[in-house]
Amino acid sequence: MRMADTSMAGKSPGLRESKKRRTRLAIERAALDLFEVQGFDGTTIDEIAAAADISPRTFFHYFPSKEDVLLADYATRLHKIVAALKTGPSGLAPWHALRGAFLTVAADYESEREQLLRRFRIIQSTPSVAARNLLLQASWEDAVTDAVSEWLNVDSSTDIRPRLVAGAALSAMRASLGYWLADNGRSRLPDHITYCFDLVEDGLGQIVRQS
Amino acid sequence: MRMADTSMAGKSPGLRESKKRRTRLAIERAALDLFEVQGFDGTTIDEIAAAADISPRTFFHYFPSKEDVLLADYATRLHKIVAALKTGPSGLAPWHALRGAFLTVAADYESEREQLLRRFRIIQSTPSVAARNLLLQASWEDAVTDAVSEWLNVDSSTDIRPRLVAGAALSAMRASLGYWLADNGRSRLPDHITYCFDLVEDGLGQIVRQS
DNA sequence: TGCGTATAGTGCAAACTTGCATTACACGCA
DNA sequence: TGCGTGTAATGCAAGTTTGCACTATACGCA
Repeated sequence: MRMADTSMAGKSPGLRESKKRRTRLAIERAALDLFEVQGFDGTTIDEIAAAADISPRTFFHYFPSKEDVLLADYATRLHKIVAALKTGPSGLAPWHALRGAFLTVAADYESEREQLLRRFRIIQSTPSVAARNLLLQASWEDAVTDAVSEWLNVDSSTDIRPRLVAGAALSAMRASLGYWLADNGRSRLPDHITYCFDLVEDGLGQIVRQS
Repeated sequence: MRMADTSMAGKSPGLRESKKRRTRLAIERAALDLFEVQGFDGTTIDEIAAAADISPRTFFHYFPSKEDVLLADYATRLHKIVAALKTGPSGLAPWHALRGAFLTVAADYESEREQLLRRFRIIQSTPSVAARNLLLQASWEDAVTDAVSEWLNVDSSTDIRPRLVAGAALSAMRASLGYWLADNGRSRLPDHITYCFDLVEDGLGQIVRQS
């Protein structure tokens, strides 16, 4: 039977796909709500499952862990960075291309500031979530390392530099994000990013040399 | 009430203390052996506890998790870095002091190369251990950030630079370590450290500017 | 030597996580 | 419309991790 094709986002919905999508959103919504009320550790999988109307076992078909409910959407931004790197104007110096890619992501962050701040507060205050977050960032570093190696046309397994560049870029991103979060988003994230990237490009300025 | 510390550091064992030390070593030895034979995930707490002659519950009085058996001793090196930073000749530029501190740790690494290589192989190939490792490194970064702030006489909550410096230093350390591990320790770790630190000091050299 | 206390060790239960087996169901096709 | 197939959902069990309560014991002191 031809289901009412609600002609959503330009693709074939498919009952199965739309159900999955709805279930995923239900889990995310239920979990976030419970986290804010009861805290992350005070919320059990069973409660989330009940609120999302699924079995506890099914939860793990959608998210590898309780932590990932907070980080999954955040993780998809990696693709944006890598995409921004691949499609970026190749006339740029690698470091400036990286800065551009991270500024793109930063713009996203600012546009969803409230959403992200709420999540980040939980992430930062819960060690297990912080750990998972770091694991994600490590995969970011791997991806950026690959992109930089490709750009420089070197092999990252025999040349240490691509990973160092990626690590420095990620450090700049982390430091900027931490600073931005510390003042609850009163400052502008892109400004921090630009500042940090330029500082690294300048060999960390006089900071490094001052005694 | 303080215990009667008889002059020598670690001399007067005390039955209780020596028992604890012996138990801890027994756990570590048993776990490492089992990991090498059966793999990390293939080894259960029950097996480790049986081999170390303790109850499974007691295991967690010595190590917060199975992962930490591999990382605990590795974690104490943080103190060496911070100590090297505090006691380092204050005439040096901060960045060179950092390089010196990391070179000290690198020397330790090389002197126990075989031991560490075996552990690192497990760490790198087991995601849960890698995650715990990253969490440890984050605490390293915090400690280094504090040390640098103190050095520069700035407040790391209002000045973004100490964290950026710490992040860059840790990135240099990570990249060097990864490279050193990749060739099974054929190269010299301190050389990589020096190279990376100098490269950062030079604003990542032409890598950053090349297109 | 014997006693009170602090701490190590243990058992138990709840929650998280995952592999395996089974069931329910959406999809494509005749 | 009905059927076979593949995927989602579920139940179950083992293992990890942690808080709580209880026991055993090493320690310091009289």
